[in-house]
Amino acid sequence: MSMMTNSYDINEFKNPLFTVDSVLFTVKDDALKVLMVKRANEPFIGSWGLPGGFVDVDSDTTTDVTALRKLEEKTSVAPQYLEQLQAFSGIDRDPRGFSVTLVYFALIAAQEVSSHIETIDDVQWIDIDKIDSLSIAFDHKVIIEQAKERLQQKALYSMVPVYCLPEYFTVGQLKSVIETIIGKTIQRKSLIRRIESADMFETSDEKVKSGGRLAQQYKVKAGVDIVNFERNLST
Amino acid sequence: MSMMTNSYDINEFKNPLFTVDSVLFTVKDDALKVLMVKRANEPFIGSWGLPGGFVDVDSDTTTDVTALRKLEEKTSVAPQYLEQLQAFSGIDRDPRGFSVTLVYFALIAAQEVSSHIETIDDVQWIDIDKIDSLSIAFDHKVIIEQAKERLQQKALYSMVPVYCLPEYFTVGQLKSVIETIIGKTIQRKSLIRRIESADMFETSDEKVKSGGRLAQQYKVKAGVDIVNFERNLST
DNA sequence: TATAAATGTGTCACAGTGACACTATATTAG
DNA sequence: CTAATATAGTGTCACTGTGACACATTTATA
Repeated sequence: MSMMTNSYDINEFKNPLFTVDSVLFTVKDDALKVLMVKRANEPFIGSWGLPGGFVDVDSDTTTDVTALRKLEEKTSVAPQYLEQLQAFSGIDRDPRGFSVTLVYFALIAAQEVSSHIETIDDVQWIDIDKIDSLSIAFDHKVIIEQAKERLQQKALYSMVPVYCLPEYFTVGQLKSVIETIIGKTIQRKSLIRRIESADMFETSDEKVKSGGRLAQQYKVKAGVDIVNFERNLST
Repeated sequence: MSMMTNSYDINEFKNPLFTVDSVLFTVKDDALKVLMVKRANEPFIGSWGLPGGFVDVDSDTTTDVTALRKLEEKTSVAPQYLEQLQAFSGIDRDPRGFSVTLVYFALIAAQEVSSHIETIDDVQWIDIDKIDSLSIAFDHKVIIEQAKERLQQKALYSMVPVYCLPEYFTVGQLKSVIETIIGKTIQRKSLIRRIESADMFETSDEKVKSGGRLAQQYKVKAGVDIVNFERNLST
């Protein structure tokens, strides 16, 4: 605490420990899954934790880049959707002292990563309903729960769930993904109305087999943003 | 990068500069205002900046506490509403290097602080429409814009604007505050319907003068949370 | 006493969703 | 070939919450 100078001393304050973590969701086998990594280091060695780590201040231009870099290390691809969730902080959440983790919330189609993941045994899709029965590092259990709630909310008023699907998808697939996320059934008709009014999708010329009548395929138009609706779905 | 040990070295990575800032809004004189502080230190000495600063890792239990502590230093009271907005980060936003600021979004009734603020000339309520014409530190101009958008969104589907009002308020006051925030007029009838269905307010026995018929007073029930509606107001 | 100003109510129109019957088109079993 | 089944897609009415706006109520003021 020097009183000798008015200029800033970068070491005047102890900086908290700062990390970036991501909750990467996908829907696979009719279940909502989270990408988890088996920790190879202390603390919580051997427990499952969220993919993440420290900012590389020499090469990361923003924390978004950090999140993407860490996710790509584990999945080899970039997620289709990424947004900040929230920062979690506290004096007790990390045994090393006051820490802050900036958590991102991401979505990807299971197909995009499955082949890569299956070759590595310390990275796994974990069913969200099985989190409680596992040993989870830090406060990541709470973080995942919050991320899940945010995803469920967003699924009610936006089209984010499409980012859990491959480029081309059908109404039936989207309906199924949404229902898995929110844990309730929705009206196919309501979904179709939204798809049409959102104006963020284009139809494919080819239709695809689905066990019954051929299904129309849709894809997200290039360069469009997620559309938010003014009402929530209910049921 | 020691390969000698598997244990964690806290100095292995350069930690980014980490601060906590708040965008404290109020509605005063029919305008949306933000609390700004004239900077006494480098960088950006003399410019207006958001109230905030470094975490005190020895006494702050979470970053929420940091935000509240810094706000109380400037206003002498706690805001009526506080939530995390978002973290802003980058290699260029602070001349000292890679930095992260965790930004909070807060609301308070102007009456709660005005007397205290008027005695200090380096802390001021600044009209949100006048931000552009001032010299603002860091990327705080962008941050304020984002906070404003979040506030406007929330005003459409929740009752957060009540936190810009004193304990007892009338429908007319709430209507006026909401209209100032979103920049549009709303239907009094729609607002009353929401007040009644939200079940988060109780009526006062006394009514109050308002230039016409006496107005019913409401206050937020103790211990209730903000209610979110399933539709946005439009108009 | 009339007028203005704000509060508060009644009610119809409108839009988006829920519900659900109905049609369309594919596969599969016999 | 036909019927049964499965999924895709449409038509339409009911329901709910908001928008619009006329109307009634209560106060201050000229």
